[in-house]
Amino acid sequence: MFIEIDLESKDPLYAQLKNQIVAGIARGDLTPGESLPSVRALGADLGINLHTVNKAYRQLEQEGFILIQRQKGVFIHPEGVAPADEEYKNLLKKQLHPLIADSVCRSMSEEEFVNLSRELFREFANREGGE
Amino acid sequence: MFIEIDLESKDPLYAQLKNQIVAGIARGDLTPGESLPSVRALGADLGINLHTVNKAYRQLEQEGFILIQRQKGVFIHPEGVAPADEEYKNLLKKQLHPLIADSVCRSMSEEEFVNLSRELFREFANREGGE
DNA sequence: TAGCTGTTATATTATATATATAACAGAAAA
DNA sequence: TTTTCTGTTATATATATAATATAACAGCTA
Repeated sequence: MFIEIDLESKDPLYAQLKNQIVAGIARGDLTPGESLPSVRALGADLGINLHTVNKAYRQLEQEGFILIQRQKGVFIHPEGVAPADEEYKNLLKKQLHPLIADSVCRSMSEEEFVNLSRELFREFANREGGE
Repeated sequence: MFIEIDLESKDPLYAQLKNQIVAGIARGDLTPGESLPSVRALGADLGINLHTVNKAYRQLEQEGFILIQRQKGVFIHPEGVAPADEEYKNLLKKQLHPLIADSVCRSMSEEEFVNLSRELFREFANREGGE
């Protein structure tokens, strides 16, 4: 597993886990149908509690990234993640708004912000189409 | 005051307050040197505790947006907010990273994300140059 | 002097985060 | 069939954050 957790971070452990799995999917390191470690195995691997892993998994399922099957295991969603709808775009705007307000206050130009975003997109440039 | 707080939001009250003040500065509604209400006045106005307002003010001061003077009051930073340095840009990247990973998983194109960002920038398009 | 300022202190309540154990039901493999 | 593994549920505890409630203090200003 490529997942690393920072115990000193102010970000909750379960949130870090979620972000790294989403990033893994976006990067193409985790492909549709691929199985994820059990809550116990991943907890032991990362040195954290199984309930913390479970919390991340349950939220990821509810957001459409993974599929949990009661006595079988956990899998990257075989159908792929559903494409962004209006509801998601509104949520994204709500999350971007304070970041952009802050950047504007700090005299960052629209182009500078856009270039920084494009740079981050490059990390996920390989595989992954969505369909 | 143009500030509105949502008591039902999952975002902490002090964070909502911070965001709205930063947005006010970015929009140009709050200009350098302008005075903000006292912690008691704003607390009473919004129906929240003065300590919640104080927490927002203290963090805004530490981040360079405002200036607090012990027996005088609170003011939008007269010198303007310091322009983004490398440290800030790294923080911004760290905050954008999970949003972009999520968007990629949802098959959102770089252009679509960029257009959405540009749209948000337009809200702050009027005044505001930096210093 | 009276009223305002941010500040400090103390206490309480509620919620979020994380861990620790234990047990359960059902699928899968020995 | 028994064992092992799966997610799940329950309970308890510890810590941190968020928010409120009072009260008091020091210093500026009217």
